[in-house]
Amino acid sequence: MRITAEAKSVTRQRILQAAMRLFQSDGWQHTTTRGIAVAAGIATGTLFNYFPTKEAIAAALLAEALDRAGEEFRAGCSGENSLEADLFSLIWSGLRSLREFRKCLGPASDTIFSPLARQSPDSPGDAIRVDHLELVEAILTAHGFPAPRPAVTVQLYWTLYLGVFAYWADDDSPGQEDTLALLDQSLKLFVASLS
Amino acid sequence: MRITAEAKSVTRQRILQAAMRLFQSDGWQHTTTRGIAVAAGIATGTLFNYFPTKEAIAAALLAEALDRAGEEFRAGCSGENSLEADLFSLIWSGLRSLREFRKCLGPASDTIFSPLARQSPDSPGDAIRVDHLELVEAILTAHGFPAPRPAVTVQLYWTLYLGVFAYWADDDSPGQEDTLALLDQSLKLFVASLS
DNA sequence: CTCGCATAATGAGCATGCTCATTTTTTTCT
DNA sequence: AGAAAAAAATGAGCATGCTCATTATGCGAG
Repeated sequence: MRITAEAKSVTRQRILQAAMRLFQSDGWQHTTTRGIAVAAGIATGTLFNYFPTKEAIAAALLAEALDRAGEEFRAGCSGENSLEADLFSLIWSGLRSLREFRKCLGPASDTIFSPLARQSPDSPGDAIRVDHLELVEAILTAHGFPAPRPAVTVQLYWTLYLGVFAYWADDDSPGQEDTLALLDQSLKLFVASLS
Repeated sequence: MRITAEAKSVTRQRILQAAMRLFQSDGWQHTTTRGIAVAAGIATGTLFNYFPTKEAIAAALLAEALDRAGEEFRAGCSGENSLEADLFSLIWSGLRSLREFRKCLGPASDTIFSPLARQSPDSPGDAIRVDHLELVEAILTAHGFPAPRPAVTVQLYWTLYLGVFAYWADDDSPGQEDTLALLDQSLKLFVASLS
């Protein structure tokens, strides 16, 4: 049982690595599930024993990177910054952790994140949203805005976050400075709306 | 040539009507392009002489409805309301005009609207975005916020609009009152951000 | 009326995401 | 170790969005 479990996790990683390589070289649309399977050295059907959909593969890659960024944020969060600064730091480090996917996963992100309001827990990006919102909840609480929070507040935050994310994915300004401006303004608005 | 042109537009309308019926009865995912073609009395291939993609069919339906709502708004816009009220009225009448599609085109809207930031003019929902933003530009100008406007402002508006739209598509509260609350708050924020 | 041409319709066929009955491998039990 | 059971891998095959070479249609010119 242990060997098998290890082997499974190894295969999973091989799939993710192969997918990452192909997404980056061929783009989201041009990468086929058959191609990923071949590159990972498994059969087409086997791929779907590990991930239910093509989107789920991309979502797993994004989730992994965002997870690392989240840990990094938790570690470096000294509790001395303003609410706005904390949110800024969280989001920006998330985007930085995704920079290698910026160009190739734009279209995928639509499908992954897009059910903007939907809570269906079977959507591939659901875990990403939930994890991120949990972090945000914690930050808000730490800055003196205790739960429970109006649903509209959370909704507004997520909308603004997606807007920034989507803009960033296509932002060709040097250093993505346009995204920075949008993020800045979005957070100002959001924080202002809390009062 | 004239008979042909008329026939083409008739066929186009038959396609749209058939698609609307099927989307509403079977939902977006369960409606196939073959099904639409059969219901419209044409061959599969012919369908794609009229619309380049399945999404484009849905987009045409949405655009038609939103267009009607836009005309209605222009007609009833007396110029005596606040900026916030005007925007509210525009958006809400748009949503009302789409109520028959609310349940079935939620998933489609993801794909149609979703390239949030992308300006590629080949996206099916591009015309919808451009038309809507033109109307908004006019309203803003009429209320003393003359163009040119910072890009970030337009971006922010569209993000908030999409957030409201997406929330509405899944809002089961009576009379969609939750959407009303979100719209209200979103517009307050946006208008505040103009100063 | 007929011919030729432009335009539109057609449906077989392709690409690809995904399924599932079958086969292969691994684990467990005696 | 060998048999039975459980788990995993497999790839042929399906569904469906979309393409494209071929066929049909309608129109103006001779």
